[in-house]
Amino acid sequence: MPQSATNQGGPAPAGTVGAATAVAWDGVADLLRAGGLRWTPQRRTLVDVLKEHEGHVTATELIARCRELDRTTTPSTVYRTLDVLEEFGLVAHGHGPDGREEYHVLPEQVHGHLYCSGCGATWEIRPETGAAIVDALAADLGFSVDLSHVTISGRCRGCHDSPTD
Amino acid sequence: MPQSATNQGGPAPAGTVGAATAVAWDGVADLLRAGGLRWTPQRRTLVDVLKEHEGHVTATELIARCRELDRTTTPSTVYRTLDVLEEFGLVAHGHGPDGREEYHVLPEQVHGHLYCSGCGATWEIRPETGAAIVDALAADLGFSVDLSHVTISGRCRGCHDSPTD
DNA sequence: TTAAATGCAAAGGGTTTGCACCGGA
DNA sequence: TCCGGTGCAAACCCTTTGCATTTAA
Repeated sequence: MPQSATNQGGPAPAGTVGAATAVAWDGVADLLRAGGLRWTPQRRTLVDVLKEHEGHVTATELIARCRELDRTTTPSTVYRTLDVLEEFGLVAHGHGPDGREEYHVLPEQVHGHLYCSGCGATWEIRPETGAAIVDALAADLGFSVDLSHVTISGRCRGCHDSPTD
Repeated sequence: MPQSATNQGGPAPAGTVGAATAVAWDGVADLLRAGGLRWTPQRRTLVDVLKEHEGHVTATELIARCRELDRTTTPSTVYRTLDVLEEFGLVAHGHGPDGREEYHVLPEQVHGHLYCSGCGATWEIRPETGAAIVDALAADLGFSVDLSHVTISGRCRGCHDSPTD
């Protein structure tokens, strides 16, 4: 678990993860190796599959696709590799409408905004959260959300208890 | 399974479900009976628990809480009762950040809108979908979304393939 | 009385983990 | 050589289902 490439707490990942996104999939092998990890045939297969799914996919779909390319693919390896890729910011996982694990490939830095009607402040919607919104609406009416145009109003944590409406 | 109180296909449930929401929990017993269903001690226990959670809860939490009030509570009964309540629009289920079943108590009829930048049409965001958005943002920054003020732009299913942007 | 509801227990599906062996670097 | 990865299988968690029994209406 290379903590160097992990970003959990902060609002918006930028430097490290951004660089990884820049080299996209072409540099995955080197990226992993740079972190002391290894580039294996199984991981290559998964990345090949991920290349095909620029949007979002369920773990089950990924496993099935991998099996088409390599019949010896096992679920555990896929899940473990996805964990690794997630630590490098190459995928992000959430949950679809049916509750299954859903992975977002190469999460874009495009994000929506939150506007607090209490204090007027704005926040960025984190990629994973934005993806959840996109998914919810895609499942609803097959609607393709333009995340960059999304601004949702409401009340931030701080203003939540003070109804200065 | 009383189809009379179920609304699945249409855009926005109104009459039937709205009436149910109006009487809130006070009329659940009669509401069920009116549908040919029965009011049992187990259902009463669950409703008592639901009264405490005006927001959203996981099925597991509900089961645990029910057990505190009635040690003989069994998961299957809770799940089945939740299904029934959902048919009456008293709860709506989705999935939380961890992928577990999450139930939204007394889902409001307040809803957001979708705007298609392709054809200019608008749609209502269904309650369950809106709930998913609310949850996602609550999990993100503890942000309380004002669904009635939400309008998300993007492309509807029909305009999805014709990039007239 | 009668059909709905319960409780139990077992099945089910997706995800995770332990452990011995394999194989990149 | 060495430590990370893999594969297998069993474990897990939550949720669903079948069936005999109970019970609300």
